[in-house]
Amino acid sequence: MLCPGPRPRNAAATRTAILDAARERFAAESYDDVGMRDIARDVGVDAALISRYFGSKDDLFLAALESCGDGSALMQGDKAEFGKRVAHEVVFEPKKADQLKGMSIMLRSIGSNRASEMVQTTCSAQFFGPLQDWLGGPDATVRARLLAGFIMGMSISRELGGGSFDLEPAECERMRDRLAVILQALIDN
Amino acid sequence: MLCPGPRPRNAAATRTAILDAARERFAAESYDDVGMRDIARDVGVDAALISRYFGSKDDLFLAALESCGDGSALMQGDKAEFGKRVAHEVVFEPKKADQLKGMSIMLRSIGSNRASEMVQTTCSAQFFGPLQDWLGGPDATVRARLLAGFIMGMSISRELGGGSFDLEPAECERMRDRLAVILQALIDN
DNA sequence: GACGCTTGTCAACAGGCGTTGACAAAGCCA
DNA sequence: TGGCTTTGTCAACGCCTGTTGACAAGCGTC
Repeated sequence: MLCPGPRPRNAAATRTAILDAARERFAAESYDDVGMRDIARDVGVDAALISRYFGSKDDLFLAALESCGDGSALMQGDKAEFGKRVAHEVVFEPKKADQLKGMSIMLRSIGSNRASEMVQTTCSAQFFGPLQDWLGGPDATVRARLLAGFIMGMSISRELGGGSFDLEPAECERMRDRLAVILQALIDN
Repeated sequence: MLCPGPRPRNAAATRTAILDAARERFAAESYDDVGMRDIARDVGVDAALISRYFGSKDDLFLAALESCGDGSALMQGDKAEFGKRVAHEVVFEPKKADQLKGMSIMLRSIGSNRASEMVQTTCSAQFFGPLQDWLGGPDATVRARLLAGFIMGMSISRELGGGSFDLEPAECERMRDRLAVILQALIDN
C-alpha cells in the first residue's frame, strides 16, 4: 500500500498507521526479530519518526499489545456455547479474532527477556483477570488458568505444525469437537 | 564453578561443558537473548572456541536441543497413571524432568525466526511422533496434538504467572488434580 | 630437546540494532 | 509575504552480535 511521492502530512493518520503495522509485525514475529526499520518500511516512513511518536521500542510494543483490546471479546455470546465457539476459532480461524491477535503477540514474544515482563502484566490484566471474573463459581482461578493454558497451548501447537496442526481437515474437525467438550466442561464445572 | 588459572587442556570435557552450559542457557532464555559470549563465560572459555567446536550458533542450539533426548521419558511408567504423573511434574516440578527441559528450550525460542524451524522439526520428531505412536487407539494423532498442546500450554501459563501460576499451594493441588483427569481421559479414550 | 599437532586466547571485523540531533519542507496565522 | 510550528527525512552515533584468523602455550612423539 506504498504510494509514490512524499507522504501527506497527517500526524494522527501516520501514528495509527504505525501502530497498525506494529501490531501486525509483532503478531507475526518476536520482539527481537521485529526491527524499527521493518515497521517503518511497512508504513513507508523513516524509522526515526517512530521513535519520536512512541518513544522507545518498548513503548511501541506495549502500545501495540494494548491496542488489541482485552480478552473480553472471547467471553461474549452464549456461555453454554463457549466451548464450541472458542474451539472453532482456535482451530480454524486463528487470524480472525482480535483477541487472538493479542495472544499471538504474547506467544511470539513471551520468550524474549525484553518483552516478557510487559507480556506477563498485560496477560494478567487483560486475559487471566477478566476470564476469572467471568467464570465465577468454585475454583474460578484454577479453571481460568487451565482454560487460558489450553487455549495458548493449542495456539502454540498449531504454530508448531505450520499453521494447521499438521492434520487432515477431518482430523481438525474431530480435534475441534474434542477440544470443545473439554473447554466447556471447565466453563460449566 | 570457575577456577583460577588456565583451563586444563581437555577437548572432550570442554566440549561437553559447553554443551551443558548451552542447554541451561537456552532453557532459560530465548535463542536471541543467549549470546555466544554468555555461554563462554559460564564455561570459563573464550567465545571463539565454541565456534570452532560447534560451528555456528545454529548448530550449537540444535545440539543443545537434541541433547535433551526425546520425549519418551514422559511415556515411561504405568499408562493408567500417566495423567497424575505428568500433571504433577508440569505443575510442581518443571525443572526436574529432562524432557521438560527440552520443552523449555522449544517454548523459549519457538517465537524466534532463526530458531523456529529447528524447533518445529525437532518437536515433531522427538515429541509429537513418539507420543502419537505410544498412544495408539482411535484418533491417536488428534489426541497427541491435544495432549502436547495442553502440556505446553500449562508450561507457558506457569511461566506467565512467574513460575507458580500465581496460585496458592492448595489451588495448585486442585489444578493438578483437574489437569490429571483431563490428560488421563485423552490417554484412555 | 625439537618438532608438530592440539587446545585455548586475543583482537578485530563486518553487519545490524535502537536512538539522536540536525536539517528540509509543508502548512498555518498574522 | 514573513515567521513559526508541525511533520518527515537523513546521516550518524555507540553498542552489541557471531564469526574469523593470527598468535600462544601445552603435550605427545621421534
